[in-house]
Amino acid sequence: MEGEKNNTMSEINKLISERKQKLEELRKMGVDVYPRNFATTHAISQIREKYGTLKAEEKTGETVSLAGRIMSLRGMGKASFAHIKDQTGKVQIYIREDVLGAGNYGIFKRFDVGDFIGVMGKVFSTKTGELSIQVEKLTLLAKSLRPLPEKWHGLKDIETRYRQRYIDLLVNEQVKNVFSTRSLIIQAVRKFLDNLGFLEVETPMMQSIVGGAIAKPFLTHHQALDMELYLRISPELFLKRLVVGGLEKVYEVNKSFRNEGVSTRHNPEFTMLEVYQAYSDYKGMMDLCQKVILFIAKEVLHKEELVYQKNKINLGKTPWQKFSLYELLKEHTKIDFTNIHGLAEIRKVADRLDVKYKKDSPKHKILDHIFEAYVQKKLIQPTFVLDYPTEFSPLAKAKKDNPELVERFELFIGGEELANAYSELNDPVEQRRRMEKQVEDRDIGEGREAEVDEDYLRALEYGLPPCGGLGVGVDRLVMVFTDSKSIRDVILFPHMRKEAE
RNA sequence: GAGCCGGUAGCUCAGCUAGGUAGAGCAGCGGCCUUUUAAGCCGUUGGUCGCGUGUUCGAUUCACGCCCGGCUCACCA
Repeated sequence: MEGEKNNTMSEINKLISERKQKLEELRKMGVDVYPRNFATTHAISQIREKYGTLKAEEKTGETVSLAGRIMSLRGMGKASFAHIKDQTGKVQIYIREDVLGAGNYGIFKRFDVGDFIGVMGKVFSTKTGELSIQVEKLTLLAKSLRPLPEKWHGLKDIETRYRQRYIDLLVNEQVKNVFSTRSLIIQAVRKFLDNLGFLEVETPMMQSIVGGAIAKPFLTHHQALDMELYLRISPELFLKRLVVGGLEKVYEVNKSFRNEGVSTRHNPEFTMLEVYQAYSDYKGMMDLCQKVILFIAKEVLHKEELVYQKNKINLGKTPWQKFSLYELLKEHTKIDFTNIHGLAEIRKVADRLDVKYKKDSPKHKILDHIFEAYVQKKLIQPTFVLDYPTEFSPLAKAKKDNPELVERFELFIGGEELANAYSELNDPVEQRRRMEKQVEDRDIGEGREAEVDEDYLRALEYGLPPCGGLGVGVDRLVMVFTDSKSIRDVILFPHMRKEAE
């Protein structure tokens, strides 16, 4: 029964069954089709560095061994060329029957594009000047059963690229660059903060109370404890608890999860950097924010200019420009919002500006919609936006001279919101008042009610020193640094619905 | 969640306007070929045309529903 089933499966696709047949033939010829290991002397890039200057038809006496995946095959009877690829690059190999012997050449004839092989041979340059390996010994390292996408057009189908990222990485060279850049950016962040004495920490992703942002959470369940938990929407409240505990400079780079719609700039799980520094404030965070991004530019791009979606962005012109929210709104809508107070009034303005809002949207939300529609996309050069309304920022400290505004900024680059920071509210009485108010009209979905985080308030009662906090959307930062239009292009395995059977 | 666009061979794409049992290139397979590189030349296999229902003598093509994806919008960062 099992055998029959497998047999039908293998006949689904002729190309796969042909490869399986070659695999069986190789086994019969005594070849281990999935051997244990292979010792190499060089990565392909090292061969290129060492011998890149060979002249056409020049031969070296040096024998090298390397391993990689066959990416192309060109057979010409008793000789063949192929390209093999490892993580560092590609190199051509040249295989001759008279060197290998008829038996081994017969084994090679059963290799396919996609197979992993080990190669031992001498480095030389062909008459067209291509660096190549004259193969003396070939070892199959793993047989591939599925055909790779075609060499010329490659893999274009977006759905397949995201679902089968392993193939995308293999055949679309730029994709690997995006993700190595992502890795370099995160490394640079750590290097920068570690050097300043920040401590990297990890706080719970499974939380029993939702806090630190206003998004809807994912709900999950702990079986043994029979307890409901949320996946965190932000690490903020835990990081500030650590500052209460005397960890004066902490940061975390990790995932948060928000149960909202997906789009080119939203993935349900995304990576945030959050930084907290005792005795600092939003101005200190502004300085830190600018410095860390410039450090990334230096480490990753080795320059201070970049291009994002055809816009030239100059990070080097410091300090980055600062505008108040109301200044920018006035400039782009010709309306002075400092004089607009009531909900009815701001609705009228939104209607006039043709900005849509929901019936139950509060005033600050409508203001934000207007900002997004009229201002945000124009903030191409690095711009700090200041002076957000207090009702919009429940965890931020109010300005000394104006309790309606908070000490907060958001950073925009290339029209994307990249960072958000404020002077942390550390007055436990005021924080309780704001949290209680927020909890009232908050919908967290799944029929659950929002709760005040009593332990967080207790921590504040013990005393949180003056503190600056900064959050950076790492995925969006990577988008800007790699000129990627969609967040899915900077996340290895972006969220997808389940594939149809 | 709404609107628009898309899903045809392993990959990249035609065909659908005007219904008549599906085509190319590459890959594969067989043959020739010992410096090719989108190798070449000759021959050739390969498709539940995303899934389902309806209309029709007949549906890849028309209609409706569903699934998956993209873009825009909404929610959000």
